[in-house]
Amino acid sequence: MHILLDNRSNTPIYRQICAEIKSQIIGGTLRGDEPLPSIRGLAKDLRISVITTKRAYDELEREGFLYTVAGKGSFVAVKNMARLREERRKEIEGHIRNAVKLAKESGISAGEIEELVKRSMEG
Amino acid sequence: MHILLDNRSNTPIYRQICAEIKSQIIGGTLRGDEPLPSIRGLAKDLRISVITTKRAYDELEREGFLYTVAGKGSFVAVKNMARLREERRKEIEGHIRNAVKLAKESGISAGEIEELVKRSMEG
Amino acid sequence: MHILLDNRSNTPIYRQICAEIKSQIIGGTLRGDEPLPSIRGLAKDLRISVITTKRAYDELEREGFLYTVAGKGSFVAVKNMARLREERRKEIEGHIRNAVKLAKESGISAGEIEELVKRSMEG
Amino acid sequence: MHILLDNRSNTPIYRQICAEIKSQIIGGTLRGDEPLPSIRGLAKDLRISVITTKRAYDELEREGFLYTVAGKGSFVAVKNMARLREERRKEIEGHIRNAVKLAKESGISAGEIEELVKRSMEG
DNA sequence: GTGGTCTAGACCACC
DNA sequence: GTGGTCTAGACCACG
Repeated sequence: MHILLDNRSNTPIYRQICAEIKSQIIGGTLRGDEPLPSIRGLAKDLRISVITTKRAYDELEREGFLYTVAGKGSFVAVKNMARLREERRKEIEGHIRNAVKLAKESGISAGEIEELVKRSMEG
Repeated sequence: MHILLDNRSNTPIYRQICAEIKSQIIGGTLRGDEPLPSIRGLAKDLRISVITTKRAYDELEREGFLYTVAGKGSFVAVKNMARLREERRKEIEGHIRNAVKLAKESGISAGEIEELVKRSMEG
Repeated sequence: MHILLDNRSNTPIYRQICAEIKSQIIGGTLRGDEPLPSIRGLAKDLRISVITTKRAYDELEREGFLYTVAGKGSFVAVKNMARLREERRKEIEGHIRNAVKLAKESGISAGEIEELVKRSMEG
Repeated sequence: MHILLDNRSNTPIYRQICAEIKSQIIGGTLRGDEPLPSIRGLAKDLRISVITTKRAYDELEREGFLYTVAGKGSFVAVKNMARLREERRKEIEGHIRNAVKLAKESGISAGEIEELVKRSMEG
């Protein structure tokens, strides 16, 4: 498992881990019932505290992305892919709504926004 | 000055104030050299501590979006309008980048994104 | 806030705290938007670690029993009382199902079970 | 011997085995002095470690519910039937006490509880 | 004063 | 080896 952490970022480390693992699950890099790195192993790997990795895993478990078997490890939960994508869509919609709200306030046109999206998709 | 604060939000109060004032400046509701509400008056109005409003104003002044005249009050600094717009653009770009990043990961097409943007612009 | 902890119990301390606070909310001892003790205060009061109280509060917040405002404290969330009681009912149903399942296995009659319930209600 | 294990359950595997065997003893499926499956055989059957089945058997033997004859195997100890029944009764009573306690807190009536019991007995 | 985050280090049960 | 729980102690942002 390769995760790039940004210590300077405002988003806490455990959330960065969550986001990365979620992405790998949704993107298909991690498949159902596949074992995840142990919290201790990942902590050592990332040179952070065990508590921080555990916190990330706890959060992911609560959200249904993985399940944990004490004494065995954590595994990717086979989630309803449709529901998963629906959740993602909502998240994306939120980002876009924010962007559009700011744009409207500042008098930026729809065209400019679409331009930004296009460039972002390509880049 | 009408500002709607959300106590439960994760974004701190003083930032909510900053954001709202910036929005009003960039949107033209607040014009150059126009006086802003006094720190104390705003605090009373919003039923929050003076410390908090002061912190918001300090932040805005530090960023050059308002200037304070001792004994007179605070005023909109029009001269940094360009920088404000630029800041907003970066912010918007960030939101869009996030949206596109998530979309790419989950295999959501460019078309769907543009659809979301369109709906958001209209709604 | 008075909570009696049982160190010998198998149920972890943080869960004992959760259960007690839930009970007080459902029972009406704690009312909507009422402030809860600070995590630090409660920890000192119960002579346990701050981390343990925080964990309990985190869990309760996730389940929607309270909301937390950083820098201000935690407050009882006004929950849909009907939904709350429905949740409780499910929980109770689970306990009863377990009891009945065991009873059936051991050839204990329905009458005996109802007898136990009656005695428990009175006692 | 047919035992359904739940890997994801919080109750450890060895306890799940203990509970099932106790159920079969108390329910009459396993009779006095009847031979139990061998530790190794059961482990193979359930696809778990021998250590785990051994632990379950050790626990049951310690509690007096089976006895082991070196080189022959393990057998149901009929003489502790009364204690087993008593243990079960306490367990059942505990579940009911929990249910009633929760019911009282949330103002659920005795009638509703008895209704739940009746339904559970029938279903 | 409040909570949010991260740390190191310990003990336990389970496999 | 694994996770589950609890501990003490630190730094930060916010009001």
